[in-house]
Formats: sequence, C-alpha cells, structure tokens
Amino acid sequence: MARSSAPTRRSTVQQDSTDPRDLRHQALADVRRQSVLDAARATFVELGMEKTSMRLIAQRAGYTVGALYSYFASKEEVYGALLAESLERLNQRVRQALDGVADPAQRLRGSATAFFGFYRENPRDLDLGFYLFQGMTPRGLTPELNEKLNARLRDALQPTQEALQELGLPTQRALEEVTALFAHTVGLLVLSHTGRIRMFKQASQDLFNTYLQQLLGRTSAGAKG
Amino acid sequence: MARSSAPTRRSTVQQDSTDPRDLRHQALADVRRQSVLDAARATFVELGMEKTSMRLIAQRAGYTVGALYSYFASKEEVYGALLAESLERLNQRVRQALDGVADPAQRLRGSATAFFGFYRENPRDLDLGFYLFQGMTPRGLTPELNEKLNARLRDALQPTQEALQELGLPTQRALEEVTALFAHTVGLLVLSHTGRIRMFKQASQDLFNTYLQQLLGRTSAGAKG
Amino acid sequence: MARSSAPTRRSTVQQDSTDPRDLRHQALADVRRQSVLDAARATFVELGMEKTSMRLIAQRAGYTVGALYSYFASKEEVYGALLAESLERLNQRVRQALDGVADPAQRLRGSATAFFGFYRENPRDLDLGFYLFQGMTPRGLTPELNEKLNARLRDALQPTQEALQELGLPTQRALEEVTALFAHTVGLLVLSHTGRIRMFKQASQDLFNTYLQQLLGRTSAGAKG
Amino acid sequence: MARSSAPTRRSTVQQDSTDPRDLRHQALADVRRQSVLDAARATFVELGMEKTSMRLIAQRAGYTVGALYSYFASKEEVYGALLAESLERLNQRVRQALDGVADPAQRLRGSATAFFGFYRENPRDLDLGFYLFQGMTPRGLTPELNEKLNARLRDALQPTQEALQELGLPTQRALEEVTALFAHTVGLLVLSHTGRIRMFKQASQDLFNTYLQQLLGRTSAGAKG
DNA sequence: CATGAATGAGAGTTCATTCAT
DNA sequence: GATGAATGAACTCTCATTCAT
Repeated sequence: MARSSAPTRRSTVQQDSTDPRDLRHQALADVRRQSVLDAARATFVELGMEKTSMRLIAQRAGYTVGALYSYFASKEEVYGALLAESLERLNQRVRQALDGVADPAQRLRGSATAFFGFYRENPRDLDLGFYLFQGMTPRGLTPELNEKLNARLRDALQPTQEALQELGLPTQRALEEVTALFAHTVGLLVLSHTGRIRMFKQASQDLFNTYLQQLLGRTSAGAKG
Repeated sequence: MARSSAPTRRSTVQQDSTDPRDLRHQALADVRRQSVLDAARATFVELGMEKTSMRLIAQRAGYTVGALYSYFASKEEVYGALLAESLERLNQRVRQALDGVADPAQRLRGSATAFFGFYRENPRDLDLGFYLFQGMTPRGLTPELNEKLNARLRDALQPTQEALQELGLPTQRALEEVTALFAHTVGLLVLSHTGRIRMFKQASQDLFNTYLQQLLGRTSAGAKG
Repeated sequence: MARSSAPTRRSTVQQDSTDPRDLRHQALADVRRQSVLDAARATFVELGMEKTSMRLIAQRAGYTVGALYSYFASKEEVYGALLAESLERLNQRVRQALDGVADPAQRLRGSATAFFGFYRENPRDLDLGFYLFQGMTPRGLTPELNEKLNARLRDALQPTQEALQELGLPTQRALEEVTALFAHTVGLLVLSHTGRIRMFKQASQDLFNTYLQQLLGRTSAGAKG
Repeated sequence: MARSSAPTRRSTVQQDSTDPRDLRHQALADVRRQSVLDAARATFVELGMEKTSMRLIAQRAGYTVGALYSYFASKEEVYGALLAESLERLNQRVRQALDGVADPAQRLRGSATAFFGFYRENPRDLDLGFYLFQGMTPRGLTPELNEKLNARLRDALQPTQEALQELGLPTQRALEEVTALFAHTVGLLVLSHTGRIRMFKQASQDLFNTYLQQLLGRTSAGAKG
C-alpha cells in the first residue's frame, strides 16, 4: 500500500520493525484508519462528492477533524484510499463470478457482467474514479498510488481478457477487445448514471448484453455457435 | 437563443423592436455577454470546472464580479450557456462533415467521426456536459434549457441514426445502434480524457474506427460488402 | 413638499416659474414620480422592507434604475415619500370618519377608531414609520421632511384631542390622553403585527375598544353616563 | 441553555461527563462563546441591527469570521442567543423588584415598572425582539427556541398577572389587563425609542405611571382606596 | 432627461488545513 | 497521538449608487 506523506504514520504492510509494541500500535492505527474510511465511504455514498467535507467525515467517524490528518495527509488521500478499496471490492466481485466456472464463454460473460454490475449497482464508485482524475492535485495521487490503482483496474479486467484468449483470440486482439469492452461499459454506465438520456435507465443492461453477445460472436465460440 | 432571467437584459428573439437604439443596445449587450462567455470558456478550458470561479471569470473578462450578474443570473447559468454553445459547435461540426456527402455509409462514418472527433479534440466540452448533469441546481438548469440541450444533443446524433436507417436498419434497430454507438463513444472519450489507461491516448481513435467498422458490418452495406 | 437633493428636479408645489413649458415638464415629472411611488408601495406591500430594492422598484415602475434617481435622490428618500403618502391616507381616513358627525363622543370614537383601523388593515404602513427611525441616514430624512411628517401625524391625532376637549378635558389633560391613546394604539398594533402573542391577532380590536371605553369614562361624557 | 447546532460544540446541560478535561474544555468553550456574544451585543448596541455584520462581530471579538461559526451556526443564531440573554436579564430585573415585597399593589407596581424600566433603559433590547419576529429564517429561530423565548417573555409578565389576581381580579380579567398593560408599555417604549414625538422622551415615564395608577384603580385595591 | 452597464464594497457562509496544548 | 479552536482565503451573490452616452 502506498505510504501516506503524513509524518508519523506507519504503512500497513511494510513491517520494518518486530517490536511487539510497534505491531500493536500498527494494528490499532489500521483499525482506526479503516473506521475513518468507512465513515468517508458512507458519507460519500449518501451525500456525493461535493457535499462530503473533512468535518463531516470526522463527525461520522467519531473523530475530531485534526485526527483525520493523522491517518491521511489530505482530503484527496482519503479519496485515493477510498478508490483503492473500491477497486478491491470490484476485484472481489469479479473473482466470485468466476468461482467454479470452467467454460470460457461463461467466464467471459461472468467476469464482464460482474464488472458492469458492480458499477451499475454502486454508481458512487464510478464517481470516485472520475473525481480522482479531474480534481486531484499531485499531492493526493502519488505516482505510486496511481500505478497501484491502475494495476488493480487491470486485474479486474484480466479475467475477461484471459477468457477471450481461451476463446481463441490472440493476445493482441484480446487486449483490444477487452479495452473496447471496458470503454463500452464505462460509456453505458456514465450515461445511465447522469440520466442524460432517459432510455438508458432501463436499457443500459440490454445494451450491455447485446454488446457482450456481439463480442462472443467475434470469438471462436461465436464462430462455432 | 433562450435568455437568462437576469433583470436588465432583453431577449434576442423577443418581438423585435424596430427602434434602432434598442437594436444597437441589444447588439452591444450581446457582444458583452459573449465576451463574458468567452472568458468563462477560456478559464474553464485552462483550469477546469473546480477552479473556475465567478471572480476569475470576471477578472479575465475585464469586468467586476457584480457586472457578471447583469449577464448571467448565476454561476450555473454561465455553464448552461457554455454548454449550449458547445452543443452548437458540435452540431456545426457534424453538419459540416455531412456537407455534400451522399453515400449513406460515408454519411454514417462522417457524422459519427465528427461527433467523436469534436470531443476528442475538446475534452473540456465533455466536462461541461457532465458537470451540468451532476451538480446543477434548478435555478441554473431550468426545464426549458434542459429540454433545449437535450434536443441539441439529439440533433447531433440524428444524422447518424438516419444514415443507419438509409443503410437498411429499421427505426428501432437504428435507435438502439445509435445509442450504443453514443455510449461507446462516450466511454472511449472518458477513458481517453481521464488518462486512466495510458494506451487510450493513442488507441482511442483506432478503437472508435473498429467499432464503426463493426457497426457498418451490421447494416446491409456490411451484409453486401 | 420637501425638495429632493437631486440636481435637476423641481418640487411639486413650489412654483417658481410661470413658463408654461416648465409647468408641463413639472406636471409630467410629477406623474412619473407618482408612478415610481406607486410601484415602490406595491413592491413594499408585497415583499416587505428587506426585499424591496431599487432595482425591483424600477422594474415594476417600468423605469430603468437610473431614472429613479432623477426623481429621488436616494432609496431612503423614496421611503420618506412613501411615508408622507401613507400619512396622507391616514389623515384622509380620519377625516372621513368625522364627516357629518357632531356628537363629541362619537367624534372621539370615530377618529380614534379610524386611526387604529388604518394601521390594523395596512400593517406595512406601520413598518414604514419604524424603518425610517431606525435605519435612516441623515441624507434621506431631512429635518424639513421630518418636521412635515411629524405635523401630519399630529394632524391625524388632532381631531381626537379636540373631541376630548369638547368632552370637557382641559387642553393639557386632553394632550396627555391623546398621547397615551396613541401609545396604546401603537402597542396593540405592533404586538398584533409581529404576532408574538397569538391572542393579539383576535383580541387587539377588543382591547382597543376597551381602552377607548375607559377613556370615554374619564371624560365628562363618562362622568355623566 | 439550549445549544446551537454547530458541529463541534457540546451542550452545557448534556449528561455531564466527569472527565475533568471535558469539563475544562467545555468551560473554555462557554467562555469564548460568551465573549463572542458580548462582542455581538456591544456592536449591536452601538451600531444597531442593520450595520452589525458577522465580520464586525468577529473583529470586535478578536476572532476571524470563520471562528464565529464554531460557536454559532448562523447570524440569526447569534441574535437568538442575544435575545435569550436579554430576556434573562429582563426576568432577573423583574424578580429583583419583587424581592421581599409582600403587598400586592406594591408587587404590581414593582413588576410592571421593572419591565418598563428595563426596556426604557436598554432600548436595543427592544430592537432585538422586533428583529427576530420579522426577519428570522427557520434556521435561526427554531420552534424550540421560539417556544423558549415566548415562555421567558410570559415569565416576565407572570408576576404582574398574579399581583392583579391577588388584588381581586378574576383570572380572565387579570389576563386581559396584563395584556393591555403589555401593549401600553410597548407602545410607550416604541414611541419613546423612535423619538417620533419629542415629548415622549420625558413623558413616557409619567404616562406609564398614570396608566399603572388607573389599572390599580380598576382592582379592589383601587375600589377600596 | 433617460439609459443601463458598471462599480465596489460588503453580505453570509464554507472549508481544507494547521498547531499549541 | 489526539484535540478542536482557529485560520485565512475562498466562495456565490446583492445592492445602492454613479456616469458616459
């Protein structure tokens, strides 16, 4: 996990000390950091980006506003951590969808639909991503964190790409297709979320299914079927 | 063009007084309003949504803050006007792409590519749309303006839908395809814009072309080809 | 009427010129000034003190904001004029109540009740008076206007005092009683208007009648009765 | 005393934590809140309602504007607190006037005169009441605070009513008389305060005494005397 | 005379962040 | 480490008044 820039904090996974007192401190700090994140997520889900302030997060977490800065160096770091968490949940959902499924076509459908479904059901998680790439200062999104987040996003798309390869697409084609699928998914979600075109509210799922079907048709499975 | 509710302004489309003094005043007012809008757009393009304030717009327009409120009743009205303008430019570009083109397949490619190209080259225009559909209060985005903006967006997609119908798709299918195309386009643009996946910066155009090609393949033109 | 301090305006009653062109100008100016006042009164009655701005008055009068300053040197002068008008209407109502009434007790009741009734039915006219004596700068309320307004207020109370004298009270006693009656009236009106004590809304009229009855009892009419 | 809704404050009357650190914090917070209130009152007494702004209060209290909002959620809450304080002082004065006085007639005179005297000597306290009942938004004047303020006002009038009953008036009559007395008092005060009739400055006390004397005359004490 | 655009100061309010305790 | 009061700059918006045309 990326280190925050706050002075006295310890990273969660970097264990540079075996002093048991340090370890206990570390565990406590992690728990508290997590409780702050929980409050932040809840507030954010309820009120959205604009109305979520550090004060409010502190309040709901049962901390003082100053305490937040012991765990996060800035507001944007909070969002960075939220996004990391969000991507973790996304990956978890994708993995669950694949659990015990062997058929490549099913794996393609499962992983892609899990991805789509996750953001469809949790539109705030979509906001999270956009916020970070629009309003974020260098301070909040370090290159390391950025790379880590990118990696987790690729992880979530990886099973889909692999399924495409299992279905006969060469690596490069599979990469292109998964990228296009990703874009299509995001487009549907964004339009559905902003509600710009009323039709989307109901139809985004159908449009997604159709695209997925066409994609399957471009694989050997589709060629055979 | 619909006018704001600010007190001392007169609409351009109202019953035209033939008093030449009125006309000159109106023209002057329009010029000034436009100069404010220009400053707003420039500021917004340079600094983005979040950092663009009325103060800043005023500064760059060479006005005091109070003067802005002679032209726009609120900050959100400024954005409403900016978006309206943006959609106007979008439509213009789409129309130009169709000018003198008779072949339906070419018309499909032309209009869709114009749409995509417009936002690819002017990413802030994309922001504009999203902002309005997330943060806007009733005051800034009146139902009338909202309807107008929706209509202009539909206008920009209309030629693409018509081309699809000319290429043999029934109305319903054409509507679905243009919606899917719209989503795909937006997805590519959003990902390209946020720079989430580095590949997109170069590849979004290719991916768009590929999607367009597949779409053509789903029409009679494609069936024949 | 008090002269405004605006440079090029002419007073309504001061006729320092017999040039017929001046007279016509004067008449026109008076008409316009009156129409501004009408708009001001209407706005003020509808929206109250706080929300009535020069812009709004100008708008409703069909003038530009600059034009208002041709007729009134400041916002407070507008209110001064409104109050003068209000006192005129008050006096008119008091006179009407006395018209054709000879019996002193009836005249007492009539004039006092007219006074009370006027403000009870037109609570904004009460506001007017208070505003001028709280927020007013020297500029708006010149000593001359102040004296004039005071005189008109005394005029409205004069018939009541005279009735008291006709009923046998010596001048000094009559003055005291009319002053006390005035205070009582204002107190009832203010409390009724602010709605602080709910009872007042219904009871202020009863309380007024009771006070009036007691007052009558303190005159020879009361002594006899 | 009821506390404002500002985020980081704690109520004085909440279940008292016995943590001495909490207590000290609370005491400090109360002191600071009080110092803001003192500055607000002073500013208000000196400059009046209209010219008292949050900036000015902050300046005089030696705080920045933002700090004020730690103690009061809005400008109107400041005024609410000021009025509450004012009513407290009023009640205190009324109680003092009754201390050790047994004779009902004396109690009537004492409590009523205390009420009158309080506002006569502190005219800004009168303003306070009027302001709150005219311009206050729901945020500043919550129903609870409103009820509390009303109750304190009734408290201040209660001894007078009780004295009237002790002097032989039935409950209903006593209520009417105290209401009329209240109105008379307010009327005298308002006129004295606005200086509308110059005479009032000197005579309002005499007029009050006279009214009080007449009132006494309408009780059994008066009947006997 | 009238216009109405423009001023300029000021309003209330919010908020991420800091720092003495 | 935690506190939470305080900062200070920023925000949108309002308004009486002025003045070149």
